[in-house]
Amino acid sequence: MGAMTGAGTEAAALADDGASRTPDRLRLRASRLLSQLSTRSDRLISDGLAQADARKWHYAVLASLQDHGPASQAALSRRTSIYRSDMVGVLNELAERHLVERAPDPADQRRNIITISARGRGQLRRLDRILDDLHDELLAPLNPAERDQFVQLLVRLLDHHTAGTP
Amino acid sequence: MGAMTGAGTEAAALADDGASRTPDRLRLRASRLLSQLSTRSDRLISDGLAQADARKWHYAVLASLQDHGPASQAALSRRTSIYRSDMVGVLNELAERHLVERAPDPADQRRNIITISARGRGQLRRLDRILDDLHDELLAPLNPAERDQFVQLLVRLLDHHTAGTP
DNA sequence: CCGATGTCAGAGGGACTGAAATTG
DNA sequence: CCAATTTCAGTCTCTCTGACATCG
Repeated sequence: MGAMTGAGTEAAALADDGASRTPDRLRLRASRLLSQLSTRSDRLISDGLAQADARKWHYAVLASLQDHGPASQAALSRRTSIYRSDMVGVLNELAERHLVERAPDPADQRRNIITISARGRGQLRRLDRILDDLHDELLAPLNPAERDQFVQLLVRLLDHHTAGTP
Repeated sequence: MGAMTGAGTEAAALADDGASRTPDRLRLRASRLLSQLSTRSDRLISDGLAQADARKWHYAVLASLQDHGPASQAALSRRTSIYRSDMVGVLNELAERHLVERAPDPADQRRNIITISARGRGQLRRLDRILDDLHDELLAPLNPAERDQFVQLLVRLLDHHTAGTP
């Protein structure tokens, strides 16, 4: 077996004086790796999207609208896991740029129906290309099979930890 | 090949109308998975450590002191990738709890030498056990081999993106 | 009356910057 | 004079809470 990643091994559990552990206990903690890599990844993505006057939330909303059709703000919020309270601001930014249209729902006066515009579809194509390149950079050390492996592992972990949070 | 994770496939590059993509473009973006999982992971770890009156930075500093010996604050900062400006506060918290000792370096009056105390070693053992359990929970869906795979992929990615940032 | 919706105001934490004072 | 260290003050972004008015 390779590195110790889970619960303590039997040896460590028996004689754990704090020095008998691998000297890489810090470096190999998945939680630390995850948060550090996530920070780098976020900066990479944010900087890249900034060049297209976009933020990652913009992409999430536009892609969701394109792939699953128009929706209310609350529905969009559930789809993209952006909080309802933050969705307002994101949609303001997208509407300013004429990438989406906000129209009251005639069937339910509480709702707004958000629709992607032609301009929004164009921007989405741009953002997808940019993100493809950025992910190429993010995953540069991995070959295609490893990239899929990585994504699948992330999906399984995230699904496990989001089960029961609809 | 499995999911599309890197740059656009040839098909998508040729006829990318924004609808010809996988409907999972949002769900399978590594950057999104990474940041969402990192958020969950961070909360899991923070909540778990809070029960021992600790935060993740405490663990990083204590483990670094135990594994690599006493150090100045700046050196600790480099070891743990906690910013120098934030290290001050972390060390204040640790010193309040008598887990570390802060003494001026006689050889260089600019430096403080930080040493882990007996109490600090005890706390480190507790935190290591807690973190073992928390990582067991974090990585629950993965078997041991997959956990190692996951950690190794993270290490390779992080190393790649931190090369040239000493 | 209950629940969902859109909106705003703000808390809390994490990553990061800038500058001051001291010392090598 | 420049570089490194400790420290403080403050910015920015993100996640998340709470409350409000409106409407089904």
